[in-house]
Amino acid sequence: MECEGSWEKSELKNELVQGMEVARKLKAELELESSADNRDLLVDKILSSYDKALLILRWNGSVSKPHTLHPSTKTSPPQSPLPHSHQQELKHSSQKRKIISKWVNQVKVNSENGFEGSHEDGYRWRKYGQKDILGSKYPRSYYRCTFRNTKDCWATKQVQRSEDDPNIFEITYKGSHTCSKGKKNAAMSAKSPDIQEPQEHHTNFQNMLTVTAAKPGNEEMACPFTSPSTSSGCRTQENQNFLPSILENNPFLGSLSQTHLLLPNTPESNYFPSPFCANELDGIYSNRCSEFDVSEIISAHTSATNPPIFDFDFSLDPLELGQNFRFNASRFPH
DNA sequence: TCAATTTGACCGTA
DNA sequence: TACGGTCAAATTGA
Repeated sequence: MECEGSWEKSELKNELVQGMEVARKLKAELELESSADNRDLLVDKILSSYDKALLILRWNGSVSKPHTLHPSTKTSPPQSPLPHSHQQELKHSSQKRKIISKWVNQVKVNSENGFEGSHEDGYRWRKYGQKDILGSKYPRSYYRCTFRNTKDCWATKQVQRSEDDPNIFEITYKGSHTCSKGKKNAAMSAKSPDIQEPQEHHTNFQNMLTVTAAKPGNEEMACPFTSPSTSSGCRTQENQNFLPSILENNPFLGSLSQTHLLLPNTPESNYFPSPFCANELDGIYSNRCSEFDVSEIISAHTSATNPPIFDFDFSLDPLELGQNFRFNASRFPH
């Protein structure tokens, strides 16, 4: 498409400017010592903007403009908790499968560092299946949100090792996390059992892992901007080059980046005999997430995930952002 | 004892 | 009908 280039430019511009604007607001909030919630919200916005900007950069030239789900096809996880009639639920599951949002991310694991099996994304996942895939050397693992029953969170993901590069894991996310709403709560109660202090792990992990460019989902790539975006491999080496200038100018973001910009993903215990078991990682990252929803926006890339932070029906939607955002081109270098 | 993982079986889609 | 995705019983581990 011819217009895609300009669309990307404009989106990129929008996102960067948006990030700048919100950062300013945040600064003001910090001076005012406003509520933590407010600040969290602003940080979320900032990160989502940069996230999307990075995503746009990534897409630019390699992949066509991200598809946006038609409202009718944009699905949220089933609203009802576990089915009264499990049979019924099963019946619908295939339909859900069809329309459910889906996106793919690739995570590269650096085995040299001994840490091999994690593609964490801030959510807690429970493995519910593993399958040998036809024509694929490696089995595919299936995970669903640990809080499926307790929080009616129907997010799932599939993890499969790349045949081309065993260090790369392709993670396909399906559905959005409804439990993310509870994340804040988890964050507030900060030290829930699942939550451990993530900080020190972060610094370790970030040195151990690099993340390859995420590729937007092929097939039913949902609305990458609504969340997956937050995911799709924004955290790449290029990104690391891209972000520093932004971060340098923003001590707050800079510090965030220290701990959250480079995080691994989910555990793939089957593949890795690593001492870092799934639970451990889950704890770590849940934690990270809980404490900093914002981190997910970025870390998600490593895992693509995610919409970790955002539900599909929530704010990452470009349109929605646009409504709240006044574009001031004069402040943006053309 | 509880939570997570493993794994064979089942089911729906293509 | 083959294959991918999910279920759920059995197993494992903390």
